[in-house]
Amino acid sequence: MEGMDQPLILIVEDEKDIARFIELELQAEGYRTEVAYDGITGLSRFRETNPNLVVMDLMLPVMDGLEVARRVRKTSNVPIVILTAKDRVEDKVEGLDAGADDYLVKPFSIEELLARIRAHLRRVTPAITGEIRVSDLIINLEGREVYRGGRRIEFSNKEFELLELLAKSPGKVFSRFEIEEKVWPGYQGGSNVVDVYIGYLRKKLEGTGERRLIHTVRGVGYVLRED
Amino acid sequence: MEGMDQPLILIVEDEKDIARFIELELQAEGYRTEVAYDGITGLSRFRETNPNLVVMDLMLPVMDGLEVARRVRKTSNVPIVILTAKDRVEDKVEGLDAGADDYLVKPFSIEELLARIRAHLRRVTPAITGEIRVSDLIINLEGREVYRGGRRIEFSNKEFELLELLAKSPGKVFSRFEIEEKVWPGYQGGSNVVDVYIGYLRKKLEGTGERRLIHTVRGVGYVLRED
DNA sequence: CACAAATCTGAGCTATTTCTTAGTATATTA
DNA sequence: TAATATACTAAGAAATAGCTCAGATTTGTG
Repeated sequence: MEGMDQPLILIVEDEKDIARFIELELQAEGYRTEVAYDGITGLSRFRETNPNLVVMDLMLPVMDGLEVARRVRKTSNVPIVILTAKDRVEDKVEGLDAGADDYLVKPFSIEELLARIRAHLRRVTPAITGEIRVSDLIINLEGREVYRGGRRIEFSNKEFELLELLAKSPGKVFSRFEIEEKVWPGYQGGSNVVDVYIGYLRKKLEGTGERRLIHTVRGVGYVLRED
Repeated sequence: MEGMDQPLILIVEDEKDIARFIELELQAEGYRTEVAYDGITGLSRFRETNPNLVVMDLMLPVMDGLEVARRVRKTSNVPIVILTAKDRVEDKVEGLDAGADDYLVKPFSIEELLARIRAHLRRVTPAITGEIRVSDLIINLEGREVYRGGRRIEFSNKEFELLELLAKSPGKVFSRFEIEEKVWPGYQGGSNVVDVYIGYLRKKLEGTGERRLIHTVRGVGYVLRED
């Protein structure tokens, strides 16, 4: 399973100087990169590495960029940015209709390329709907996914419900009683389930040395806050 | 719910001649259109009509185009294409980072605009292509054909309906109840049909050692996501 | 009708989750 | 500092959810 950390970008470009230049710029932005100097190799690299985005020249040795774009599109909807010297409108239309998402004419500004790449990647990364964010914690309610600092964390159902409760009101101190009522409805009491589950959450959320997220308020209860 | 028929495109442009020109061209392509001549009205129209794509000028009366883009982005990830006379690289970067997906400089070619709109819509509305793509899974809704990584897979009727439901909202976790309601309407419950059919789908989709597509969310239900 | 495919049921098995208990650690305060 | 209250952790028992299989039933087709 790739790319929970930084997005991987495949560069397919036969002019080595340009390829190297783009690669260094992308790496400076924190992306991981993969380079190919002809169409066939580009297609193989694509299949091997399953990148998050492709930057590609049109005029490539061995296999034409348009053909590569079409073949990639057969099995994937990865964003494809075409980068070329061909500046006629018909070329642009042809490139876009072949499955490309963007078309930049050389000489291009690297800043613009980077901005366009950001825009495309923004679209691909997880849905922005129904998300809770507190500090570096991201909770996707629809998908029941939790990330902390890019690291994906799995939670059981009860764990997730408890975390959701705390995260929906960050900064609010919840008493054990309040938590029992909401997460364990109909609960008779008599044990320290809440404490135990807070422990489970902490182990998963802060287990790898991250800053504390769930704080104990002695004599009262617990809060989730970035602090 | 929008767009059962043709995609709706919102045009926000204060130069009425240009607005009219774009509108006619888009209509000629079969799109439905909606026009606003200033930023505030654009934002209201957006909220009222929930379009599939927005074409917007940057320099608008009452509210700046960038501001409109940012506000739209707060609640939606509709594609936004910016159309403007500002051609400096910094302007492009600013526009894209404000949430726009594309940036065309006036005077632009209408053919290019149309091609770019096609490219963006292809990504957003399966209705227009009748195709759903998730990871290397391709579902042709009209032909009821499914491919995974180029391999054609046959599904029975019920299997296909279940897959279609999951694939139309990739990343969303469906509860068994939700699935029963939609795929087995009028079902009385009492058995584990859903589990069994998920099993059938998995066998066909992942039977040859491919990466998992349908994930179990214990205590909740199932999700389709590339992961 | 006969046959095949598709649909659905229920039970057994397994792994995970949930919850309790009891002992340990930490904080508070007399 | 000692005594006490409060919070944390580990370990295991019980409950539950999910998977798979075999077979029963229904539907469709020549």
